[in-house]
Amino acid sequence: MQQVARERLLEFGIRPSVQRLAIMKYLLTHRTHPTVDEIYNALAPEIPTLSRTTVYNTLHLLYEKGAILLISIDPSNAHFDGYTHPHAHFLCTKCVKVTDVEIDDIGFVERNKPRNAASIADSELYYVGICKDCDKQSKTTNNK
Amino acid sequence: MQQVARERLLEFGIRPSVQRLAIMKYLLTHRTHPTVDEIYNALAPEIPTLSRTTVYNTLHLLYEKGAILLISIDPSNAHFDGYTHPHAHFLCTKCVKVTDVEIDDIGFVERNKPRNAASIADSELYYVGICKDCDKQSKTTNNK
DNA sequence: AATCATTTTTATAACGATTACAGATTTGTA
DNA sequence: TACAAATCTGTAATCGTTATAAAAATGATT
Repeated sequence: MQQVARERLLEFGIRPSVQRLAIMKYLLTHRTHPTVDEIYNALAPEIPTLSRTTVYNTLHLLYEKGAILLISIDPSNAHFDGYTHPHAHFLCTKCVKVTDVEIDDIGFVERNKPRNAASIADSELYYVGICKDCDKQSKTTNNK
Repeated sequence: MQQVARERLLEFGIRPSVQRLAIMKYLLTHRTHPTVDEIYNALAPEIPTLSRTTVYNTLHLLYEKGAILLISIDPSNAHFDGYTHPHAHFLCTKCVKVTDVEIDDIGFVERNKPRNAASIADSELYYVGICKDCDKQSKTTNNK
């Protein structure tokens, strides 16, 4: 997986430093759409000198180069995704988790591109609601 | 239009105060997907006592009740939309303007709802890129 | 109309995610 | 080894948003 991460970086013209490799690898092995803090907290133990700023800078760089996705679904935290194949996302506002939504005909998004666009850098389809797990819990525990 | 704004508020169970009416009316008459500050600056002259906090509170209330849309397309500013019929959005990263994108088969979004969702409160399809106007300008002026 | 409870608005302070910055460190090259 | 460029780091600053508590407005009751 280390090798896959390295290749991904090189593929998008990004020089593979220790920090960049670790962040890219983390995104490839965790399909949880982590936030900056989640990534920082996960990697800090293995890279003790790691700075939060580096995580910000690196994620920004990876996104700019097209190596990862930035998901703006959650107004209070940016989420990131190393799985770049076209798909949609779902945010549960109870557990604040982002999950993947497979789309049968993702070409739909391509076909509906805005007419006044000269170029499209990114597109995103997302849903916001309550997931079944949270819904079930709220019913069994009689919470409001 | 004042009357339309009033009816929209009542329709969603919101008591029509002066401030709420003005904000609702502004969103109905300006299809520009304004930010909090744009709305505040536009209404402050006619409502001198208006507080920015009231704009935040009101927009939050209107969104919670379903009377308006919240667009998370721009990570640095929340945008709002009084046009609640299903449609998509396009953010030009040069001029930082959000425009509407008409979708021929918006039922697509409904059909692809996440399987693990108990309920969906909101969904959004958006595009990010460069609009034709900005693209043209950057070419004629030889800017990079 | 006066009183009182409730709702709404306001101003200020606090919060927190992100960015700016400048110095330190690492890397690549000669 | 020496040097320039790239990268990383820690701190401070920024800025959109939220929390809070007091002030004002509203509505109901007498």
